[in-house]
Amino acid sequence: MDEEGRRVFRFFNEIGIINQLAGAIFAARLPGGLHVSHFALLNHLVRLGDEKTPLALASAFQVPKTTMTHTLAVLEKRAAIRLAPHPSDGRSKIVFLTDAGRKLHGDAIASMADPIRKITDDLGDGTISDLIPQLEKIRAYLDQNRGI
Amino acid sequence: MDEEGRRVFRFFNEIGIINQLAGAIFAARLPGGLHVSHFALLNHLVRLGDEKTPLALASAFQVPKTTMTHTLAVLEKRAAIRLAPHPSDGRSKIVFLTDAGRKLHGDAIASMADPIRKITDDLGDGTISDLIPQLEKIRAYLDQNRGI
DNA sequence: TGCATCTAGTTCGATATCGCATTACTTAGT
DNA sequence: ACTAAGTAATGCGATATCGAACTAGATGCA
Repeated sequence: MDEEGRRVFRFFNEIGIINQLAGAIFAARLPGGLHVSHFALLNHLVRLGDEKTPLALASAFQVPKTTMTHTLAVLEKRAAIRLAPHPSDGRSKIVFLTDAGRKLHGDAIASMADPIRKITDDLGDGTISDLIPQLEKIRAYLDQNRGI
Repeated sequence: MDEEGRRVFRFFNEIGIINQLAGAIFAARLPGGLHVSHFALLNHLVRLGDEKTPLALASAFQVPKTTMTHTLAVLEKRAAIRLAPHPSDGRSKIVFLTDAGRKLHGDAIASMADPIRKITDDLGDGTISDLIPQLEKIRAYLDQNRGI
């Protein structure tokens, strides 16, 4: 691996550590024993719309179908989502957000406001948000090159 | 949450997605059923030196002691590390890398060379590595503010 | 020294993740 | 229409993660 290769490797290493540290911060504040993966799914449904199939969600999160089955089962048990039969494909289902699910998502967002504010205050505006465009580019590239 | 807060939140979201996508790419290539967490530990020991205590490693990775106990047990079973009693503290242990462990790490690194090269080629030098300094700064901040 | 307190690591039980195989349904080809 | 191949979801078993409780050894203080 050449010099630039080692830097790229280092980049993913930093990404992993930041993800771990940030995950620990947020996980500790999520309401009602909500797991990060559960929140991530709620967030996806709120931001990008519900009425998705389980397989589409598994693909979006790059997790096996079985993992998504499990996550959906947990959120359904908490009444945060509702699973309805797919109207035109008897094998499939459609995931709907419930009002309780939207509220749970709102509560989770609110619970993160404090640490987010502190991070913003400490690091200064822009330190973090200036990086978003490049990260989006990298994320989009990786997303479009999954079999890599 | 204000505008900058939402951007910071978005940043961590992008970090999480990139981590997930990159993790999937690397996990698929790790030799001998090696798990990402196992590789991460080997990488830490190779890069920053072995002869650490389990607790120090758990702290470095921000994982519970129990998780580290498990990870170390797996790597010890594979003879990638060796656990010796701590010379001055009877409660503790010292983790040593074995030759097999160093080789396993080398094999893992080699297995990632191809995707790393493709990513570098496709995105162009600097697209990724230019971000490292800022990410280091953010990582260091989060590392020093764990109880946040 | 003696004892209360603290600390490193493990055990145990619960949940999350994931690969493999199965079931139910759809689609394609004849 | 019938059958083969493909696809969506699930059941099951194995491993990873993690919190609570426990054990053994270290430390602080009278």
